[in-house]
Amino acid sequence: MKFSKKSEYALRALLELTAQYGRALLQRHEIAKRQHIPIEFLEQILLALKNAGLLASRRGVSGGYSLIKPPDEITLGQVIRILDGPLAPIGCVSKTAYQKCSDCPYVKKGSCPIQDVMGGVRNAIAEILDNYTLRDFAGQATRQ
Amino acid sequence: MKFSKKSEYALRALLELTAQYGRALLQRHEIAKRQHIPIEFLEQILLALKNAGLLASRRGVSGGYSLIKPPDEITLGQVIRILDGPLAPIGCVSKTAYQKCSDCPYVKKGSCPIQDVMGGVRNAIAEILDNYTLRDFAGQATRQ
DNA sequence: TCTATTCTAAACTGAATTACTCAACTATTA
DNA sequence: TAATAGTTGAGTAATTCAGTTTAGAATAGA
Ligand code: FES
Ligand code: FES
Repeated sequence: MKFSKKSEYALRALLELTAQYGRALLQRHEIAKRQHIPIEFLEQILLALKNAGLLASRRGVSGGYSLIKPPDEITLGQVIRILDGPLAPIGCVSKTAYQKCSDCPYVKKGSCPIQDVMGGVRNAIAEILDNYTLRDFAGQATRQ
Repeated sequence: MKFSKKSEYALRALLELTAQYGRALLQRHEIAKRQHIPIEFLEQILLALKNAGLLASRRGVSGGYSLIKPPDEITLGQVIRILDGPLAPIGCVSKTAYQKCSDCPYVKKGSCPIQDVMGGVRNAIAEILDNYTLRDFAGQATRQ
């Protein structure tokens, strides 16, 4: 039940990009240095965030990355789903990537105790992460 | 952010053992058959639960497993921690297996936004799973 | 006691995932 | 056109996952 390093690094990188929002581009090496993230690894994370539509980038001499949307329109839930997949602790309770249980004997009876409990767990997690934006998140770190 | 098959099978096996609580021993092949769990895999799960003090067993001709404690004294949180380790989504917010973050730049400043949010997530999960007992759990399945 | 039954313990395996690293490439700008 | 910076894809060592195999030890009943 852990989030991957990818998710953690993504959140830390986005903390820097949020602080920089509206200003100049931020380069990967700068993020890597400030957050102690291995630069090549950070790169694939930034790429994933870019491909998911959260970041823009520019190459060449004063290139770098920037947030493409305002920080209060990006939730931690979105970010974590990009890097780690669904938040649900079991496939049959995922709302974004539902998968029915093939071997669960309760699945046929219409009600499964595991599904019930885990549904509650998934909602509790999503409730927090889908309502927490990068602005809330960075607000704690970069309060002026 | 998924629970392993081990945890899922453990919960399903315990559902059977809870229904059987106070009666005769239940054999692994019976559990395996009723819950569609590969028997050899189930075995290591039952062993782990036994070593963790949740089950008793007897070998030989009418041997089998049984719950060693009443179902309302075993929580889903306990079970999942045995098979999957801590519930916390990141080491630095685990109460049962805390590990400090070595590379987080906020760890020195006394307050880390990731730790704050993830602490909330871990509490939300634990709040559900540590207050949900096998009796509650099985009650949904074996209501007479 | 012999034997079938059932749990115990540990090692083993193939596939997948994690956390990175490397190398070659393309775009930008001074 | 040289230096800078992002892009893409492949590679890799270590670990985890989901299970299988094998050999053994306890128990009950004949
Ligand atoms: S239906 Fe998914 S665990 Fe029962
Ligand atoms: S202290 Fe653990 S993530 Fe910052």
